[in-house]
Amino acid sequence: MRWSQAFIPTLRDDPADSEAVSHKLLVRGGYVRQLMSGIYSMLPLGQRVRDKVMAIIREEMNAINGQEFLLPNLHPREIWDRTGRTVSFAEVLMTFDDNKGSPVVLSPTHEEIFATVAGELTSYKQLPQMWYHIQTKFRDEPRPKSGLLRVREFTMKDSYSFDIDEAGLDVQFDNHRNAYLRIFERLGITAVPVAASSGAMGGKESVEFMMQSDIGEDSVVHCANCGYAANREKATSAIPDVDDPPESGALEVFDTPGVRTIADLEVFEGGAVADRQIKTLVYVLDGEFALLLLRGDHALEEQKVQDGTGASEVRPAHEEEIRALLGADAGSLGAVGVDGIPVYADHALSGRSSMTTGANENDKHIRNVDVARDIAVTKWLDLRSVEDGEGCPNCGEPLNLFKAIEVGHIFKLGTFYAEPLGVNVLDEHGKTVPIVMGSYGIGVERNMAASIEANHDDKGIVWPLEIAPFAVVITVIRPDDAATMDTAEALYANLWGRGVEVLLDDRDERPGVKFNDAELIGIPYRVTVGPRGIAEGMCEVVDRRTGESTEIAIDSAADEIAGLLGV
RNA sequence: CGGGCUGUGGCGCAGCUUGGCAGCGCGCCUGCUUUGGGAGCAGGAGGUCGUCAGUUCAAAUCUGACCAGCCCGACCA
Repeated sequence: MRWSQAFIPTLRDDPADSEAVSHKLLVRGGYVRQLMSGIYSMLPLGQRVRDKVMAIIREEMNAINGQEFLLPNLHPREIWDRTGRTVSFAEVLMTFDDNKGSPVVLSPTHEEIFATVAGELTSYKQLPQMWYHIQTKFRDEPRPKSGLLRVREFTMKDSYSFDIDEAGLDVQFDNHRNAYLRIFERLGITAVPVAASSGAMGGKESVEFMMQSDIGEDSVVHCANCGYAANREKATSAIPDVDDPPESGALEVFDTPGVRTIADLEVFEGGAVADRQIKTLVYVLDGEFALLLLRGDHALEEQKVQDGTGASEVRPAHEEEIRALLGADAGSLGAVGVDGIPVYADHALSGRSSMTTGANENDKHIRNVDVARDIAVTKWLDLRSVEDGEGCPNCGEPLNLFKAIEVGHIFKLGTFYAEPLGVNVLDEHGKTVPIVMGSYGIGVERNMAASIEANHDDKGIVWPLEIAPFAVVITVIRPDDAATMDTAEALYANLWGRGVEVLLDDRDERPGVKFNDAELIGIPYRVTVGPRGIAEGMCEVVDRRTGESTEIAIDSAADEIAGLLGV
């Protein structure tokens, strides 16, 4: 491609509405343009990279016996009703009626449709199968952000495995885990597999691939010693026990005027330190009230409420609801003597005595609470959010807490979809059994952006060679000089002849403009051809990543560059 | 959905307080000079000032409604 004829609209200034580095560079480098919130056009450079990312994914999927499909994006809503996901995906599901008045959805993912096709599987002899496609997804995210990292229309490779039993699923799951790690390596992304919550996908076990980044939206805990890693939504930790007096005295209500918070009660005369208080939260779980109890110094992890209780809709109760339910305001709540409302308590409260909590009367608290004696706990759950530096649940060493971008997610679905959709086969005993499924997702554009987050410097993008839109840019210093241009053209033709993707910067621009643009868009190798070098029979090759510059003879330039690229 | 901010040429912004010719930098076009790290001079093109309504002799500027975008939170594979 000749740059003079290419549409590469680079910008000198950062766009005003971007924060994330990858967003700024994708826009400035002429890779993408925004059409509306969370919806982007891929410009030619962006499309080239997208293609390469997809090619890598396709290769790795084919290598683990994947068969490529292309499933539709417009689905009858009825099939989503059957798996209950019209409800669990409600907020992000784009749905409307077609012209005949039939309800349809724009697909946010394809479990239902792949499972439907899998209905044609009839015998265990046909299993295992591994199917995938690379397709557009629509998710009406309430808050798109950070350029391509969180959007409403995007491309995802999603694969689905079909097995006769859990053992087969385990094999496919492992295959994917390994394939994903190879993909991320090729994309220049360091991703850690972590245990995660399955959320709205259904199923049991899931593993997310996390790339550490300050702009990430997830929090991950990781143990450098033993390798334990988990999403904070699911992570646990070892924390030291608190010493309580051996026995609680009699319950005692006492006045606490103006005390509304854990911190207030800590400094209040006759109060209690945070880890000897019980924090009582009122939540609404699928429309029903529930009390959540935590140690005073612990924070609630909402996803754990969902996972532990099976509720799909979880929200804090409103002020008025709390007052009507318990007769007091948040800050004076407690579970002592409460019945008729489910009480979910965090494990850290188990066996605790002489605790202090609210009395369900404003300005009053209760001391000497013995959890086992005084509170009717419906169910003990892990509800607590892990904090940085707490002990690893496996080895006890301090945990690291960091922010991360979710670059891939794989799920063991089990029979979550097969059962409601009736996807069964006959097993070797002639018995009808549901197929055991897995699903495995990786976002194409999100990974493009993540790769930039991980591979850039103050001048621009530093693409890994394998996904760069071009491998080489030939920067012609004086395109109006015939000898220079002829030399550049010859090198350009030679490299293309070897299958090297080359961009020829033949624009009538100052050298500085060309160098800066080449660095901004992140081409791995720049070859500078100018009259000064030609006079000595030399040209210059610069490595984008290291900045290292090498003078090479023009006569052997094509060979040397091909050698650098390994072609 | 709650809170904050912003919509003025392709990009970045000023002008709005106090209503009165729509501006600046970059980019773009033409010409000349220049050319190994974002050139100089000269000439030029390009904007229903987010939309609609209102106030006014007069609205980018004041008022209202709406729309869009960004940030924080909620939410989220």
